Amino acid sequence: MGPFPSKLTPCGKKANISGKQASSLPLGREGFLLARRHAGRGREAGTGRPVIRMENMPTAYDPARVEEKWYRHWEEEGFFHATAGKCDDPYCIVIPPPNVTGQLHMGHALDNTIQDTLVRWRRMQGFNTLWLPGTDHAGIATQAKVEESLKEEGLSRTDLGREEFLDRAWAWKERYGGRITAQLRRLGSSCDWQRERFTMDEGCSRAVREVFVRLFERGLIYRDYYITNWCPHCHTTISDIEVEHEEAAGHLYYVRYPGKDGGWIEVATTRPETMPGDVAVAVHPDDERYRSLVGRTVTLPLVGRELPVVADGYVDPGFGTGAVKITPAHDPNDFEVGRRHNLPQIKVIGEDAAMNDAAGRYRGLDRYECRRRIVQDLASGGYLVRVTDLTHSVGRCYRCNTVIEPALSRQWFVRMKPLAGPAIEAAVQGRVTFVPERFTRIYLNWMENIRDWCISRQLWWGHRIPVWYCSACGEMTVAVTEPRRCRCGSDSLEQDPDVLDTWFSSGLWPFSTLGWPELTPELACYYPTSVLVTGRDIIFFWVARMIFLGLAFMKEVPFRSVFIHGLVLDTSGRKMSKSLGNGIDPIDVIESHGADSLRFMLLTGNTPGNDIRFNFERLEGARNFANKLWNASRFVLMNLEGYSPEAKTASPTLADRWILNSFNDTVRNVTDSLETFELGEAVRLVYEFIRGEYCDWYIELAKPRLYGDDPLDRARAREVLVRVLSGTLELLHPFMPFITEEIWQHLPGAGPTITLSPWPAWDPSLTDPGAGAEMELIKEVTRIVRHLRTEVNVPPGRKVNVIIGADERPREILLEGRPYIESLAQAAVTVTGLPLEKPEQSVQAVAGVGVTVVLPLKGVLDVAREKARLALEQARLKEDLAKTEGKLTNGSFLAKAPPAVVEKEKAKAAETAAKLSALAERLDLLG
RNA sequence: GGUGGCUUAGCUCAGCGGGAGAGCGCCUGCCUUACAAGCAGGAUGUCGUAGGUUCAAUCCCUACAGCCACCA
Repeated sequence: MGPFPSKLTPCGKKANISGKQASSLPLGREGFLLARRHAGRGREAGTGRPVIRMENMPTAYDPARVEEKWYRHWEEEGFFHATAGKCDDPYCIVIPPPNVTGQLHMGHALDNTIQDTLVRWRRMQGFNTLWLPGTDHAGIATQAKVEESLKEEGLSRTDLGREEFLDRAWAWKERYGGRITAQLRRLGSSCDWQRERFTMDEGCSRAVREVFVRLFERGLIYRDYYITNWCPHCHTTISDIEVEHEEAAGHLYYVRYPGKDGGWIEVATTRPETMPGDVAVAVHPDDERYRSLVGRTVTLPLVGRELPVVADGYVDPGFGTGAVKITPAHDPNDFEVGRRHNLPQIKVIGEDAAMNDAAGRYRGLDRYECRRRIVQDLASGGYLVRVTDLTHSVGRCYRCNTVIEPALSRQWFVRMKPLAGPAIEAAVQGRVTFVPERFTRIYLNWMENIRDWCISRQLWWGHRIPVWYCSACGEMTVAVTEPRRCRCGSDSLEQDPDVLDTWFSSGLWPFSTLGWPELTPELACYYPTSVLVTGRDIIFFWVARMIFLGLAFMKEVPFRSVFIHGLVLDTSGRKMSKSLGNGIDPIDVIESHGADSLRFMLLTGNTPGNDIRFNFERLEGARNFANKLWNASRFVLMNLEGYSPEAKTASPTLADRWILNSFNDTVRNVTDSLETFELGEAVRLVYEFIRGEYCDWYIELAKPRLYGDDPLDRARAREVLVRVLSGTLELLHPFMPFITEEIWQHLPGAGPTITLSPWPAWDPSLTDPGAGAEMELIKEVTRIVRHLRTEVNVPPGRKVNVIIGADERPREILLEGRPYIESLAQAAVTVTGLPLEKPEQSVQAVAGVGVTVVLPLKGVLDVAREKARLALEQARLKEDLAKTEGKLTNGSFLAKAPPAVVEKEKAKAAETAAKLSALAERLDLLG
């Protein structure tokens, strides 16, 4: 079976249209040329394409019957595979790699719909387009899932040991790693799956080690003791941006620390459980209240340690008592104070957030239990002065929501200042641009205040830090490949047990996936990539890091543009989250309404960077639109019996010229909108063209011609119907890939796939603004007739007599358009000159300048009602006229406004005045 | 505390200096041979408040109010 039913292809012609036929097409069509270009590629054009037979096209569109088979076909045919060989006009997007064991959520759906739209559009435009897919190993998340499954067997990761645990983790990855990529396919994502990557595959892992070693050698990676954010649940340190701060209700405890030489100093703290780790009390140097105490010694209650009182500018004299206890091992600010004053660091809280040996008699207690005990003990010892309520900021782990324990530990860090400099410069100079532009400031703000990045994680799943310690000499070796022995000659080397932050490897994604550190053709062709598409929530986590790492290793930004989108919120405007249980599964949506509908819904009515609220009504609207398009296409196809592209045709009618002009405008506007990332606007334009012009007007206008007895005019109508439908499907394809391919494949002369069909080009030969204006008049008159019909309750089935009086110029248009109006408004139309001889029993209305529409009524006319209607209209017009004349009598308006605007106002005034006088006449006649 | 965003029809939202729009909902009438997931007609707005710039402001500027987000 051919690509379309045999009854559409007389003479047994298939898609392998010859050049002669293509050039003999009345209005030309780029698609035929493409068909030729692809004719010799892969299987023979027209074979094996899973098109629904037209006889079987149901009246309701069923995405389930269409979507999956097309995706399979596209992938099998390799339509999305890019070759770096001859690389002119590259266009490349690297996917934000989703968690390999995760599943698709609405955020992914939006993010990938946007990317796919851009990629499909550019591919059709003829760019050498690569959308490079892949997944992320997501250290903590994946490890947690594997540990969870172990728990069901009653095992922990330490029971297994590192190697066996990693085997299990890889098995887990193998088992679930395909889920999200399969889901991306269901969405329609036109990724080059032959180039799929994984952050822990061999190439990416090599890149990670190279980068680590080179940064280390450049002095940009170091290991140090520092306060970091310890998650007692995930059992690892996390970076600053992985901590989420939230306001929490707590208490402020006022505690007296007795002076060694009598008296006392009262400190205020929110965390009394850290008291065993106190090493000093600090006050502000300018604080008169405490000036005499600076340099003295106080005794730590319950513990008995002697603490110096130090002066430090960090202390806020206005907070609490103006005196604070200093615990350098458990608070970042105290850590800094401790460094400035050479204070010891005493760690009193351990891995599980339980008090350790250094906490003395509180050893073993959970930190919150310890807080209760210490407060109790302070109270009974007479140290506790008072407790007040205080809302303060608490840091929580972004993954598990556990309260972070700031703790002193030895970690690996990336020195950020030198890396941030070029990254700032690149944005300032515009070598990388953010869309919308406002995100530039957010990015710059963060970059300018950046702090060193803690990259070591106390996990097993991830890239192990490529550093080996020698137990013989104590030196460390930093190397890409595992060293056999230390420089000292010893072979007792042990690799650092930690792994790197997952974002460290995803930061290399735009070049590691293209083959770096090898200088591959892909790297040469596609780097820098064109655009990165991502949510605003990971600008810091990922975008910023790719930029500085790209600059550091490729000497150039990783992408030219960053297109930031908002979040998909639930129907009541809340963020979708697991804990709220308000998430909507995109796969459910795809199954019920189709991927095309989901995509359409996510893109329409949205402006770049803004959040979008999920809306079931709009989803239904999208499905209805797909159905509308399906049926319009079905109508066209049903009327193509005996169609032949090379048939002789009559010359184009007004309607033909109008729809082609309008289509041509749409091509330009849609393309312009896509160029500026206005995807919502672009898809809206296609929608309005299809519904508002093609379906509502052009198809209706074509009907009489299709059923009429002029074969040449019928051929012309068919030709334009097919041509505009085909081009419109191409315009819509990036947004709704499945339905457009299915329908497009039915059209005569379709090539192998719409995915590689050329993007419609604006064609100057189609511009015909005159046809546009003329059709506007015809549409307006049609609407007036329809309106008058309902005013006087003429049932839709019954024909109505209409007299249109018009001045000479509009009269010509209306004479040409008379059949249109007659068929669109179910009317018998007489076009005549002005003034009209008006039948007494009639309703009437005025269209543009010098056009009056009259419905003669044989029956009884409700004169009062008609007068009321006209009076209302009159009042409205008078208001308009006053406004317009106000402008036209304003000297500065005439002097300063652009002439075109003045002309427009003048025309408007004339039109309104003409309408008013016709109305007055009519009212007069009615008495 | 700092920064940014939002405030337009009953609801959800477009609208980027010259006549207030869409979808859904609502009212009326229709199974008109592509589509009732449809067709035709209709109603609905001090464009958050107060100033300013401009011949002209929903749009630009300032302040304020309310909501939201991010950073500290």
